[in-house]
Amino acid sequence: MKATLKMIAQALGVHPSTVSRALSGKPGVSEEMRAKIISLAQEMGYLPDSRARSLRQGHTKIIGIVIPDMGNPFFSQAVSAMEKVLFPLEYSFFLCVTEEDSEKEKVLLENLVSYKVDGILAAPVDRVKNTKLYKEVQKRGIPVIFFDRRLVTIETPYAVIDNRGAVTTIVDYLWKKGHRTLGVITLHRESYTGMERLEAAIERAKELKIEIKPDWIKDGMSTETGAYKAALELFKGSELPTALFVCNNVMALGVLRALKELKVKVPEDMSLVTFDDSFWNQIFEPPVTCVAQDPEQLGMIAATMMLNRIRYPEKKLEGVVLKTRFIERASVKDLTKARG
Amino acid sequence: MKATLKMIAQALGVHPSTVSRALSGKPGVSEEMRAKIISLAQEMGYLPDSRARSLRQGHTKIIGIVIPDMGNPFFSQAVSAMEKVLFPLEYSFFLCVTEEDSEKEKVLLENLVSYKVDGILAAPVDRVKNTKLYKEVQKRGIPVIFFDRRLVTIETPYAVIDNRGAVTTIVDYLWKKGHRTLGVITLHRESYTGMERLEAAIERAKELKIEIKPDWIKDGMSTETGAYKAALELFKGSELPTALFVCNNVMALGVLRALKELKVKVPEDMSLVTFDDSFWNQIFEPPVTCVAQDPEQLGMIAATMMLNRIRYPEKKLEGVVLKTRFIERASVKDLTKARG
DNA sequence: TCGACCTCCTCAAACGATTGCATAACCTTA
DNA sequence: TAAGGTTATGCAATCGTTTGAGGAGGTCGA
Repeated sequence: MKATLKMIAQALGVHPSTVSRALSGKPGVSEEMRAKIISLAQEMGYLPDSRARSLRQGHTKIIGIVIPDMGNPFFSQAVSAMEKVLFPLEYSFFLCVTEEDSEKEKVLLENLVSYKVDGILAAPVDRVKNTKLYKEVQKRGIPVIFFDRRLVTIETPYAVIDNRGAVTTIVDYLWKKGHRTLGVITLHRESYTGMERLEAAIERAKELKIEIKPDWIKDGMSTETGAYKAALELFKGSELPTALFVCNNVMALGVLRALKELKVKVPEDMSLVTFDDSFWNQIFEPPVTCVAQDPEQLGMIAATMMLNRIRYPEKKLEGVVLKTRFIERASVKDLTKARG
Repeated sequence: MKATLKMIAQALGVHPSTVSRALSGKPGVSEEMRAKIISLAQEMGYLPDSRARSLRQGHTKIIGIVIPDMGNPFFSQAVSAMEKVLFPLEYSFFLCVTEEDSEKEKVLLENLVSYKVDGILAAPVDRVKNTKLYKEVQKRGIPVIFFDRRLVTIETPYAVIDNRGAVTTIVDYLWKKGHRTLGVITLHRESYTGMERLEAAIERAKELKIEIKPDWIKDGMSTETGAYKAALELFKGSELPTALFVCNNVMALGVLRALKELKVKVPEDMSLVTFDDSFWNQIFEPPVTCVAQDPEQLGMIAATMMLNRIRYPEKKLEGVVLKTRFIERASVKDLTKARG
């Protein structure tokens, strides 16, 4: 049924501590006895109880990972990359999906603390909201590393991308192509990335005298469905921008769906630029121009930072900001040519 | 920093057991004392240690979830649905991603046993390979429910879809549209779904005298990239089928990418039917005909089965087979019209 | 006044593993 | 052969919580 150290010990007439030493390869056990113990343990299907072990040893070898959405390939790829770094070192993972809900995030974080994870890799929901909680977590000695998003109110190592730079590139590109009006389908606004991307777009547009009417900014809620609805809503307006900036990959899907339904042609009737490069950007007709980030690199870096944090808790870690890559495809109309 | 029962007890000059009873709402503590304890616990930020608690209580309130790929929206939606059922009941989740690797699956399952999860919801990698392991898990008293895929060698409750029925519908449809040759981009072949879908296609094709040349069956490895390569490979052949059946959603993406690259027009040059309906099926031009399954229903049912299993371990649970829905779009050419 | 019965609390033993220290046995070696 | 060293094992505490058993003190009724 289930085997414990004690049972193995009893069966062989030795003390549990001997069994423990034998199985964990520690010295102080005769080779003969060790062999007997190992073989019996095998036979009985012994697996140590991680709870008991970690209770005694003071670490769990579990890393908590907090993401807002696991259907988003960006996050699934980042998580995958983290696993690739940490799994070989025998770490396990507690994956927590907040669904952009700060309250749920709170419950999940408390769980992680309760289970005494060795560290937390998080893309927090809100750029400020759970500050106190995250601080608490750290005070309890659990290292936290932010990735993709971060809390702006707290000094913690992070790995994010250069959102402002990326958005500036996009707006500049649109300007060069002759666009003087712009709509934005935003992420969940209170998130770090949501705020950065929207603000940067507004800022750069202002500098270049590109108009962004308030009606042209619609909340896509970071989801396919949210963006679909937001796009439909936008197109109800009497006046439309010539280009649309969609703040992430799954929302791009939603916008494309809405445009198709409305029979709006890209790029003839509406130009499109999105954040993130997912497979569907390539197969859509026309292929979608975008800013690509590398989720795997992001995940790897964040995981590596975590390892450093665990090994050298005292060492100060700098935040990392990754560059993005602009990919020009065919979803933006060149208005300069069109005009003459 | 971190607070334990003992510390609270010491601070108030009472015994830890009193604190435990006070905080867990058990009788035998004066209301006055209880209030003092609760307020101090709050102040010290006390959170119980789940490991210690579960060690004593004999259950963890953690469910292990085993899936092959978290980038696949089918699985992310199923998992999401499971959470919706179990999270309100205060269950947490250990999400394990096998990446179609039986060896990794083994390590992950051993971890789950080691952490003493209360149950395991699994979409196993191989239809037979880890039979012994899954049996072991059950013998240890951990209930297992399979979803999407199952082991055919073991009697365990499961929730799957009617793969054979779905594939038969597809092949019949193609036949009606005049197709007499067919190619298949398969899942990971050793998986339950991989085997079922391929076998059913071959079987029905034979009955209807639709030809499937061995060269027309390519292994897509269940991934976008795998399917992309498989499709390129298929098109290197001198003779081609008139239609292609792609065994899941992410592979559809890969095939579409390959076709686009090869400038093969759908459905003019090649007809296409896929399993699963994801958003991109709708936005592709032409929209893709497919068989849709409902991952959320599947997840909900599996999670509910798990709850029953935990509550009434003795009660026998029947396997559930869900029906699928055929969605006709525009990716299949009507050869009967073309000819006549 | 004495037993019966609360109420509120303490005690101590679990759960399953790890680990510093003690001890017994054996082996060297001068 | 006795001192000193090495090796194998046992002992007991510990991690943080829960929980059955038990005890001290009070109230109440007969």
